[in-house]
Amino acid sequence: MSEGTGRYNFLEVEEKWRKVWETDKSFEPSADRSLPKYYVLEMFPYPSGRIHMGHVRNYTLGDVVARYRRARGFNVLHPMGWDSFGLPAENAAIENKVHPAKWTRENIAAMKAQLMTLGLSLDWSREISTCEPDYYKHEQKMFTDFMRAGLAYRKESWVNWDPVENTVLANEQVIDGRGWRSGALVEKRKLSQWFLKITAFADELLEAIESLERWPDKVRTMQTNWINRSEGAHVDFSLVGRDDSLRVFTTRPDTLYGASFCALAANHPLIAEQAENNPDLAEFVSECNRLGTSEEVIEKAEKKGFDTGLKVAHPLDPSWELPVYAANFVLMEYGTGAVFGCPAHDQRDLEFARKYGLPVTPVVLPKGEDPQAFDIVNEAYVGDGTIFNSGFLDGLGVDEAKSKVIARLGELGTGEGTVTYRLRDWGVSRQRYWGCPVPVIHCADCGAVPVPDADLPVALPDDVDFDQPGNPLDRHPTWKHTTCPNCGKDAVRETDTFDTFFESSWYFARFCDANNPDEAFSRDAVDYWLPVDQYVGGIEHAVLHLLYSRFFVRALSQCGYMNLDEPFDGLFTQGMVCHETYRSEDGKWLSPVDIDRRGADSAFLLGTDKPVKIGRSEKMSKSRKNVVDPENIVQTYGADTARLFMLSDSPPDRDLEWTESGVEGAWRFLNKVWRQVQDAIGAGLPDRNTPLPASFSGPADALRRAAHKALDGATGDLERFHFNRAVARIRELSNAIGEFSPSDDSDRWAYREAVEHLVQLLGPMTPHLAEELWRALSNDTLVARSTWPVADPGLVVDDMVTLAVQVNGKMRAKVEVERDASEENARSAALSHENVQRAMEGKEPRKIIVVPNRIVNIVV
RNA sequence: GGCCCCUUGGCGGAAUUGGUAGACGCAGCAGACUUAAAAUCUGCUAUCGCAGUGCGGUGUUCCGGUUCGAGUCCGGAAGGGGCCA
Repeated sequence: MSEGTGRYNFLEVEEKWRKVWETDKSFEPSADRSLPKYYVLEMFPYPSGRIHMGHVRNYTLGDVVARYRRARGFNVLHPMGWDSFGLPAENAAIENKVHPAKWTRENIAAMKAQLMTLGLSLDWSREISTCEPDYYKHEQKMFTDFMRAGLAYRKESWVNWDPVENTVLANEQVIDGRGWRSGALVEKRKLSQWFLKITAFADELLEAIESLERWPDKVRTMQTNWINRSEGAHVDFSLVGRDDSLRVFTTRPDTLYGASFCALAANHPLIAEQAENNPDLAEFVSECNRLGTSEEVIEKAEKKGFDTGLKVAHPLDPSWELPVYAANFVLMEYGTGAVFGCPAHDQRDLEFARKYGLPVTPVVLPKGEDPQAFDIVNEAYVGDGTIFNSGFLDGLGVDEAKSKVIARLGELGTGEGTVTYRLRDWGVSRQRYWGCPVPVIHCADCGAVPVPDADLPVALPDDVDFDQPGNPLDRHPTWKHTTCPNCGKDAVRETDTFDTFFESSWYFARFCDANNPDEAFSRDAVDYWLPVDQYVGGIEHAVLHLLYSRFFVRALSQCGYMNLDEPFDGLFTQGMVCHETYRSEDGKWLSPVDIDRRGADSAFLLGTDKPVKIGRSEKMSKSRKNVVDPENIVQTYGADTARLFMLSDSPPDRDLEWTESGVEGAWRFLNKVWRQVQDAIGAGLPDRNTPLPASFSGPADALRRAAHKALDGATGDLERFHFNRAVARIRELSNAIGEFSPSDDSDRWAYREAVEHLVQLLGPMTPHLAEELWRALSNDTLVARSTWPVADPGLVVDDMVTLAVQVNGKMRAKVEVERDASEENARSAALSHENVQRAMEGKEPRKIIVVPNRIVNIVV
C-alpha cells in the first residue's frame, strides 16, 4: 500500500496482484467435470501489434462476466488466443522485408504484454495461435474429413479478382467495383476453387436461428436475411428450333402470363455457346465480367441486355414465343442463372422492358382497380391482388395462383416447385502465402487427393520471398513438388491457402483442449465445455464469422468430432469506442494528445493559442486520428480505472464516448473507495468472525439496507449485462458509506459489512483494487476465489413505502405507509393529506385506484 | 427503395417494463479546508411562475389516440443510425 501520498498507488498494487493470481493459477479451470461449467469467450484478436480501446472494452466486458460467474460457483473457462493468419503479415513482409512469421510472433508478444496489464482473468495456459502448425494441422485434418464426407468440393467458379493484390476478393471486399485495399478495378475470373457445402445446412441454419434466444435480434435478423430462403419454381422454356430447353428460377410463377422475355446471366452456358459465333455478344459478356460479382454493384449498375436472337416457347402456351437476352443483372450463382422477365410486376424487369421496347402486360390486379383501366407506367406493381389476363389463373389470389400454376407445370412436365437460398457455398481458397495450406495433392491420374493423416501437417515453407506479386507458394522452387499418396507418381501440392475465417470457425472448440497434440480436441472436453455460454464481440461479425462457426459445428458433428447444435448459446455484441474529432484551421485531423481542451466547447493546439475545431464523436480510427492509446491510459491511471470507465456510463451494447473527464471521474472514484476503506479500518472494525449483533442503531440499519440493496440490485444488473447500472449502484453504496460514522461496536459491524460488500461488488470490475482492499480488511483469501455474497431479503425491502398520490392523474402528494398496507389504509392515508384535500376542491371521489406499494389515484 | 432500431436536462445515461421522470456520473456554479494551488469535502443544478426551502404551471423530438394514469402501448410525421437492396 502506498505511504505518504495519501493516494492509491495503482502501479505497485496492480502488478502485485497480477503476480499473485499467476502464482495461484486463479484462472485455470478445474478438471472436475462434475462442476457446473461456464465458458466465457471474447472474439480473439488479430495480432496487429498493439491493443486498441475496442479490445479493452471487449475484454473488460468478458472479464466481468468471467469473474462474476467464478464467484457464483461456476467452473469458468476464459481463454485467449490469436487469429494470426491474414494479409497484414504479408503486406508487412512486402513493405518491411520481414518474414510474416517473425512479424506475427513479435506482434503477439507485444500485444500479449499489453493485454497482461489489464488484469484479465484469462487462462493463458490455453493460449493458441492459429498460424502455428500445431493448430492448423488439425484443421487440415478436418478439411480432408470434410472432403471424404462430401462437405468440401472443388469447382470452377467466377470470382472477384483484384489484379493488384493478385488475389480473390470476397464480395464484401469489393467496394464500388474496386478492391477494398488496392482500389484497383475488380475483374471477374474463373478459377478452380475449394468450397465448403454450407448450403447443405441452409434450412437447419435458418430454422435454428429461432432457438438462439440469447442472441441479439439484430444479428438473428441479419442471418435470416443472409440465408434468405425463397420458395418458388423451376420453369422450363423450350428453345425454339432446338431440342433442349432453358430452365429458369422464379419466386413469382403466378405472373407467368405476364412474361415478355427471358434473361440469362452473362456466364450462363447457353450464352457462352452463342458468344462463340457472335463477337458482339462476347464483348457484352466481358463487359459484364468487369462488373464483379457484388450484388450491390450489380443492382446499382444500369440494366443492360443483349438480344441473343434465340427464342423460347412459353411453357403454358407453346405457340407464344419470347426473346432470350443476356443480361447484366442476372447472377449465375443464384437460382439457375436464368429468369423470365415480367415487367409489370418487377421493377428491374420493367426498366429492362422499357429500354428494349418489350411488352408490359399486367397480370396482378390490385384491390379496387378496374381491370380495363389498370396500367403500369413507371412503377412495377409488386403487391398482392387478383390474377387477370392469365387464362386458367384468372380470379385467383397470388398464393393460390402460385400453387395452381406449379401443379399445372408439373402435369405438363415443364416445371416444378422448388426452394432456393441466397446463401451460397463458402469458397475457402485464397491465392496467398500466409494462411493454412489446403491439404490436397493434385495427381494427373488420381485427381485431387487429400493428404493422408500421417503426412499432416502440410507446413508452410519458411524460405519464401515477396519480391514479386502473386503467391510465393506457387513459385517456390521445391515445396509443391511431391508424389501422389495414391499411385506414387509425381504430383503437385495445392498452393492455395484457406480463408482465415476457417481458423476462427473452430477455435472456440480448440480452447476446450488447447494442448492436445494428437487431436483437435477430445470428445470429452468439448462435450463438457461447449457450447460457449457467453460470447462477446463486435457486431461486424454478425453474419460471416458467426454463420461459418454455426456451420462448422454441424459439419464437425456430422464427421464425428462432436455432437452439438450451436456453438454460442449467448451472444453479446458491444458498441464501438468513440471519441471527439479535432481539426486544425487548415482542416488537418489532430490527435487528442495534441489538444488543450479549455471549457465546454473550446480547444486549442497544445502549447499554443491556435484554435482547434471540435468535430462530432466518431469511432476511433487512425484516419481521423481520434485514437486514445490504452497503454497511455493504463500507465497514467491504471488498468482498473480504464476498466471502470469502460463499464460506467454507457450500456455495453451502445457506443461509448471516451472522454478524459470521464476517465478522471473513474480514477477519482477508485481513490475515494480506497480512502473509505482506509477510514473504515482506522475506525477499528470488528474481527471478521464477530457474530451478528442483536440490534442496530438507526443509521447502522440504514447502512445495512443500502449495502444489501446495492448487492441485490448490482447482482441483477450483472446478470443482465447492465454494467453501467451496476456501477451506479456501487457508487450509491459508496455514497452511503461516506455518510456513515460509527459510534459503537454494532455500528462498526455494519460498517465492515458495507465495506466488504463494496469491495466484493468491485471484484469483477476493478479486480486489482478489490484484492488490495480485501487483503487490507484482513481477509486471507482472494476476491478472485471468494464466493459472491447473498443479500438478506429482509434488508432489501423496506418496512415503509412511499406512495405517490395522484388526483385526476396529477401527482399531488407522497404518503408513507406500511409495506403491503391494505387498500383501505392506503386510501385513507392518501385522502387525509392536505395537498390532496386541496386538489380535490371539496369534490367527492368518483373512483380510487390503488396500486399496492406504488400509487393511489383519486378520480373526482 | 424495403425492413429494423433509436430520439429523455448543457452532456453520458436511469426509470422496478403502464404507476413518484431525470438514479449514478460528467460538466457548471457556490462554499469549506489551504498563505496559495492541487487534492478532498459540502451544497445547488430540467424549466417557468408566485416570492424563498413550499405551492403551482410546463416538460421525455412533434401531432393524434387508448387508459384512472403513457418516456413506456397504438397510429402518423420529422430527424438520426443499422442491415438488405
